[in-house]
Amino acid sequence: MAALTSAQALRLWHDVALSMVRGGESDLSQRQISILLTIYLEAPPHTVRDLAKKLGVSKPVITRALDTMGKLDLVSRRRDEKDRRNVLIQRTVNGALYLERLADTIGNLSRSA
Amino acid sequence: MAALTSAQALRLWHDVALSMVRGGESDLSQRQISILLTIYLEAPPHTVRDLAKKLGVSKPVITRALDTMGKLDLVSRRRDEKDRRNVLIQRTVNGALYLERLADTIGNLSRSA
DNA sequence: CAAGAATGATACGGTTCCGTAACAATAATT
DNA sequence: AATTATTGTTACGGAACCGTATCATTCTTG
Repeated sequence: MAALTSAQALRLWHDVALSMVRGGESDLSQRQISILLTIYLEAPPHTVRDLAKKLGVSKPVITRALDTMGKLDLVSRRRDEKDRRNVLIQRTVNGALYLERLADTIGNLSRSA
Repeated sequence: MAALTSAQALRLWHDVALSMVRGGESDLSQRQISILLTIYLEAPPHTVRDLAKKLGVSKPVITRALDTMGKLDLVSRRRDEKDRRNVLIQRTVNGALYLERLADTIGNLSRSA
């Protein structure tokens, strides 16, 4: 990927963040976005424990974020039948659409920067 | 600037968001980051009213964000002597350092993506 | 099968943010 | 000078999130 200069990097981040704030669709926190992107970009399966470790936060942080994003239909949860202690976090159509829009926003703004 | 594909855009956003969460320095919200970057990237003067309009949020949102980021010494406020109703929002050394680190993070991750 | 370990959820008190409405200070208008 | 407009802040009740500790369920181990 093409490298970004510092000025380009900040300008891009500014434009995207502003676009997200102005759009005001769901207003996810930085942590929530990290979780969402991890679920969609990294290979499954995803468990609460794995996500907590990956983000360097406690498990309740993940549980709460999943509660919130579950209400927004951005992710869903399912029990692991192989080991019923685990909860498998899964993608949703709505979540995929959300990230598709985010990717478009970043892509477009990176073009016009 | 080089355009990003959708996959590259999401990957970059993921990596940077994750880096910010894991670093866990200040944990600014999306809104706060937008305000901070606007102050540092766009031409002064910046007032509460202008920022509120630019972000499409109410004035108390800006006031509160400035309170928080003021405590963190990322921005400072000063009365406008020409029109003492206005408050001029100003940059700080610490805020500049914070954004410099953010720019480096984005730049480095854009290189290794 | 009983004891321990592992997983995710919940409880709790505290902090922060929200949106709306009211407010004090200052400037502009009549 | 009195009224109106503008600016930023504060007040308020409510919602969301935090970190820590505890809990219920399930699996593993002795």
